[in-house]
Amino acid sequence: MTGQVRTVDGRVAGRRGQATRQKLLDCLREMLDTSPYRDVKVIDVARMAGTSPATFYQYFQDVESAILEIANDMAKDGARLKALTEDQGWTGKGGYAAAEALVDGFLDFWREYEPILRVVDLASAEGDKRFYKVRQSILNAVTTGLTEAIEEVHTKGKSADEVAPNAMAGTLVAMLAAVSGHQKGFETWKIKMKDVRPALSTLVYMGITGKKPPR
Amino acid sequence: MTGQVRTVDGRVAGRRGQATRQKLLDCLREMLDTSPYRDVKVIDVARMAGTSPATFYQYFQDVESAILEIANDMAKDGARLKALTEDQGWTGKGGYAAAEALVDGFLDFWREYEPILRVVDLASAEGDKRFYKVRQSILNAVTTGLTEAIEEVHTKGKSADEVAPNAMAGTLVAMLAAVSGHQKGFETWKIKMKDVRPALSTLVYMGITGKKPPR
DNA sequence: CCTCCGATCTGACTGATCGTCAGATTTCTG
DNA sequence: CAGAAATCTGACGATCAGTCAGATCGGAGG
Repeated sequence: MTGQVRTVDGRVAGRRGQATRQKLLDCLREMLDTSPYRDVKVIDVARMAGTSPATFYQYFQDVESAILEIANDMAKDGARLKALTEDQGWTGKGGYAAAEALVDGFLDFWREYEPILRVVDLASAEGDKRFYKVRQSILNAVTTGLTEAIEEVHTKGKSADEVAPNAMAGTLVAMLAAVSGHQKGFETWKIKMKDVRPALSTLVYMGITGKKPPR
Repeated sequence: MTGQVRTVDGRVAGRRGQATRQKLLDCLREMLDTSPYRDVKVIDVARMAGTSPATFYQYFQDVESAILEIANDMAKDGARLKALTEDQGWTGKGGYAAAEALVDGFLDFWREYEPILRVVDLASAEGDKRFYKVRQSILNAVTTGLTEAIEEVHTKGKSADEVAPNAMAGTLVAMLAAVSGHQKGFETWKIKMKDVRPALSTLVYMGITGKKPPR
């Protein structure tokens, strides 16, 4: 469906074109690893890729569009997060283990894509719809997964739902994303990530089941 | 102690100078309300303030330094968040009310300073120590307040602490900050903020006490 | 009211980046 | 190998960053 890689002026890119395009994306991603987002310049990316700035503009509207491209790839990989919410029993010891797995999934995912996710976060908070959509496609999948889990727990136990399941799910997902995005920050505090993991897992478990996790 | 407002080259600014400086800060803040961080140009800020770019550089090293200035003012106001964690009983109905107050405090604070907080978040995640320090001074105050609350609950109840109090506190604070920073995002989903508030309050309450909130 | 001096502001400049285009170069096709 | 298509780039006008010497302002003192 989407397959065709195109240049800015609409032509379909051939073998060589796709290679340079990819090289530019790789260099951009490396650049974002080391430089502040605000300081990433097209000219630097081009230099690093051994091409001219004009070539960059042949494949991307601007820096943002290129980052969006990387973000879209990332979003595809985000499917692995949704998988962690499916076909799980969320009660008892197994439920806590599922929560732990979800937490680790988030921590790993954010570690891998940290710089990109930072930009996605900023841009979508600033109201850029394209980035917002990417963020959606990652987080919303997880949120709906968790929403279903909570609804299931609610119907099995008779407990009337004091809190809207989708709000609880959204909140938990936001929490996971936030903590995952500040792992370095936590470490620089006197808070160890090995202590944070159980805190997250506990909150996820409690948020879903309303109960304290089994010891 | 800090009082003296100085120009970049070290002179103490007089009445007129302080006024211009403040006007530049105001315009910068307004600019951040409407433009993406990456697109904020010194020249635009200067134009909006009715002065020349050279004047801007008389008072600020660069755009970041100016934003840092705004962020520092914000951090002072952040004291009101810490206040919400103090002198509270965190158990029973009063505890849930305290959790609600804390949640509302965060939501309000973020609504007020949203664009600045976005930049602070990005810059500190990117490793800028000056911004990291600002973020710290706001969140760490709350975190230590909550840590003490959790420790108190733990010692009053005999419950051995399964989760490190500071990790739990840090996680809750990160959650509050994240959700507060994405209020618009939630609304754009099918999730209503009026449902999110109780979800947050419930999680805060459960995180501190380990129990379900009273109805 | 005028003069003078320090505080403040700015025009103008250099250098860097943006974003574009026509033309050069490379690769593919037959 | 010629011709065409794809790809790349040098060069350019426009914009912005950041600097500096000199112009302007506002108040103190006469």
